[in-house]
Amino acid sequence: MAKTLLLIDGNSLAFRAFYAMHSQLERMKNQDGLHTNALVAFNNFLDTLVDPMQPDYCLVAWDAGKTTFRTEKLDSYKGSRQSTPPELVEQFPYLRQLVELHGITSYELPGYEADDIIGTIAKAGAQEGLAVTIVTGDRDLLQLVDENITVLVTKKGVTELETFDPAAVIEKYDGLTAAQVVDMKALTGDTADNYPGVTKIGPVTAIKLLKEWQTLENLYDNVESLKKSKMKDNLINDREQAFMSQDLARIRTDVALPIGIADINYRGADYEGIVPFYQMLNFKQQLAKLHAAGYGKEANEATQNNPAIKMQVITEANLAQVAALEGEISFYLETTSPNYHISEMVGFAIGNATQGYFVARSVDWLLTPVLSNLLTSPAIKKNVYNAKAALVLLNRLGIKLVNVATDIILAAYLLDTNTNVDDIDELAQQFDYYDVESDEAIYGKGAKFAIPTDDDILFKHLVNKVHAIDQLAPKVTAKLIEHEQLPLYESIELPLTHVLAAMEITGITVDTEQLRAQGSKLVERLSELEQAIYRQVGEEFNIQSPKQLGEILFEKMKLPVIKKTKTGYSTAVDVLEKLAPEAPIVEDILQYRQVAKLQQTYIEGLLKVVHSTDSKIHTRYMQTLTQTGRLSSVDPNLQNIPIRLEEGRKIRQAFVPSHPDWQIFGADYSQIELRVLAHITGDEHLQAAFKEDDDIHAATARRIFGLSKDEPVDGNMRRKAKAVNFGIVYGISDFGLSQSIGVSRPEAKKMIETYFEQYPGVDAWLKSVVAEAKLNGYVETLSKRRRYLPEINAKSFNLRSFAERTAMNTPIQGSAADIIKLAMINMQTALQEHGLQAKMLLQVHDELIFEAPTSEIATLEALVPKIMDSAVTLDVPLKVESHYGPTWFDAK
DNA sequence: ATTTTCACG
DNA sequence: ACGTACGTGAAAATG
Repeated sequence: MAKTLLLIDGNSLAFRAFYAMHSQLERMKNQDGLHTNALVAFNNFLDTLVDPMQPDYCLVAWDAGKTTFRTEKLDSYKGSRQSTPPELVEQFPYLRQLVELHGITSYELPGYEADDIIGTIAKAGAQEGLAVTIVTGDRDLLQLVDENITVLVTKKGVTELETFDPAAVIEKYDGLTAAQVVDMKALTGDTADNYPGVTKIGPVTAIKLLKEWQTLENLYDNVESLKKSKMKDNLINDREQAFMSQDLARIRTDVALPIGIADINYRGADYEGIVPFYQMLNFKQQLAKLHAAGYGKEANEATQNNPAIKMQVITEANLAQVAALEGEISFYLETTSPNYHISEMVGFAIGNATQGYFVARSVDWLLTPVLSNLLTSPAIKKNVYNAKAALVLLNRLGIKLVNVATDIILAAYLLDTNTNVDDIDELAQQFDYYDVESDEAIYGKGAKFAIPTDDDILFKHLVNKVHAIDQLAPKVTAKLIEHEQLPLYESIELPLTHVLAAMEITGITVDTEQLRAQGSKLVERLSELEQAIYRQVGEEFNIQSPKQLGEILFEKMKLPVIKKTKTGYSTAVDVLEKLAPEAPIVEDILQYRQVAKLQQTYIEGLLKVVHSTDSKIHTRYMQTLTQTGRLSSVDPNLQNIPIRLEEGRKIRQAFVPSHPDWQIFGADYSQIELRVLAHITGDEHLQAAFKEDDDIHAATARRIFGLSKDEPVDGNMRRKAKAVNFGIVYGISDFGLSQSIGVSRPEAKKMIETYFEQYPGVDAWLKSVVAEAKLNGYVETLSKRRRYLPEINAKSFNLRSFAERTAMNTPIQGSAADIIKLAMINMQTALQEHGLQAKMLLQVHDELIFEAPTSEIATLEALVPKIMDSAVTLDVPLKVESHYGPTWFDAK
């Protein structure tokens, strides 16, 4: 194996690091007021990318100062750059220390930029046979790529990188080699570095010219032979500028450096030495990580064996003390896996800081009257981590958990939907609490997972967890109040947890015979299709491998390449549909894909998760996951059971009531997102359409195509208008719309403009919500559900645009989620109050699925829509439709 | 572990 | 000029 050399563009990454965490700028300071955002992100980069790489040699190159040989050639070089923000400048000296502590040499040279240092060492290293990797945020360095030098360019933040080898450069620049990148810059110039290039030549023209003439020199040698054009004149006039730009763009690879490869050994991170540095910077999370790994123990020993935590192992002798717990307690029940319907329970801890904690391995203790009374008592508040898990687990033991006060994960999710943690330790760290070790540290992971046999280790861990819950509960509650989110928590999310737990526990019955019968038909069909495909191709291959399929279609059969993925040819449906007229085999492949999906995901997949004890599927609804406030469903996902195509829809025939002579009953909101849009935008025309119960897509079509009220709307117009309505909800772009309805981009643009003229309230609201996001850094739903959009002010067009679309979509999708959640809570209450046997089983974003005795159907047909459409009062009516039948398939 | 594809709202 | 529709989960292939 060749030795490895890693070269890092310090300034460029420092800038990226600074802006990656720019939204946190004022929050991230140490005790002395030093900003630490770039330091945190840079440290993250070193930890996650450099340390694991373990290069043999490594260097971080920095720019030495403003004046370089380039500024001597062109006064204005980089002249248009705005000056470095002082909040970043103050971090530079510490960035260098950080680099040194990670065992990496820093280097700079007056008169040269970091690029030139990197270029010189890279070439020298490659010469010596090293495998060279360069990391930068600057695409200019791509000119250095060759078979020995790979360049990684930051894509998002500083930890998501895009890899460029020679082939990737050619791909990126549409056929240009890395060596031609300089000449391209010579022709196009660079606005960021402020050098000119040739007038009116952009990347497209530059690439075309260089493909024809290879080099700038060759192009100019032959410039007279070009046919007469404005471009030819520009080339001739700007000849001098072009060569000057080429000179500026070219990274030097021959700088006389006083250091060499031998001076830049990678020494590896000095974890002991880094502890005081992290302490100075107030890097609590990093310190916690180091501590878990065993570094800097002395400093933190006291917190781990916290003498203030009173704990006892439960025995008959101290049950009386357990019984004396009162007021507010915390409870944690540990499992071996996240699927609480089937996981093993390994122990629990209960108590509070003042009265102490009680811990045990055997959950049989929970069945003793003392403990079950505690859990069931309405007089005692319980704080937990993941209330739904606790509800379901205790239900398995026959215990009803009553009076849950604070669920710290649920609250943390409402405070910031980006809180996607699955352990208490990670959650605790987000609230600056570091006295819980990670589950991985205690239990191991993968094949090494094991519950410690040593009571001392397990019990301490469980007590640390329950104490963390106890400590965090008041903190998260205070934050909820600060965000004005207490009503959201208390009146929606926490009651919903109980409803969801009940739905999951009830489960939905599956007719496994029906599934199996469908499965054998599909298997038969699959083998027919497989044979037909092999016959046509003349060889056998794995149809399910996009790689092999791509080779067959685009290399062997030479079909036109419509779209590429980053790893090869795309063989997605939209591509195959375009190819279908060219080769009959494509239709077979599409069929094969469809049938294989049904068989693998829906027949086999579902059969795997049917509980043998009750022939039911018990999904888990993820309540703290989505960025918008929707639920998601896992193990299995019951929110994506096929419906759009008839073949797939049949899967629903296997979902049946749990008793004979019962029915499956479903009710769904009609156009809930567009109704929410009409409400929050206050748009007069959109509201009028809903108040009159118009066909909303037809109404939109009339407006954007300028038809009168009575003129008929043809199907095509309605289809287009429907796409526009979707687009509005998604955060519209002309490109997206043009793709979805197959019109030209200008045409799509015109449609959007007309839409906004016709619905000015929508236009104004979309603008205002983006402005609000830019100002506050977050958007809110009707129920004050909050989503932070840290990239809303990003410099990258892509990231910023994405955040802008999200700002428009989230209040709409999220408010619709708020509404159905309220409806579910009210529904559960109504079913009880009416003494119905009917059970709510599933939620699929805008619909609810029930099972009920046939005798209750008439009641449900009145009750369910009533509850759903009155969950909230909007400026437009909500509309609900219901259906029922002997299976889910028939409830249509 | 990541990528691609495809199922749903 | 940039390169895109919003939100999910699961299966299989592949690195």
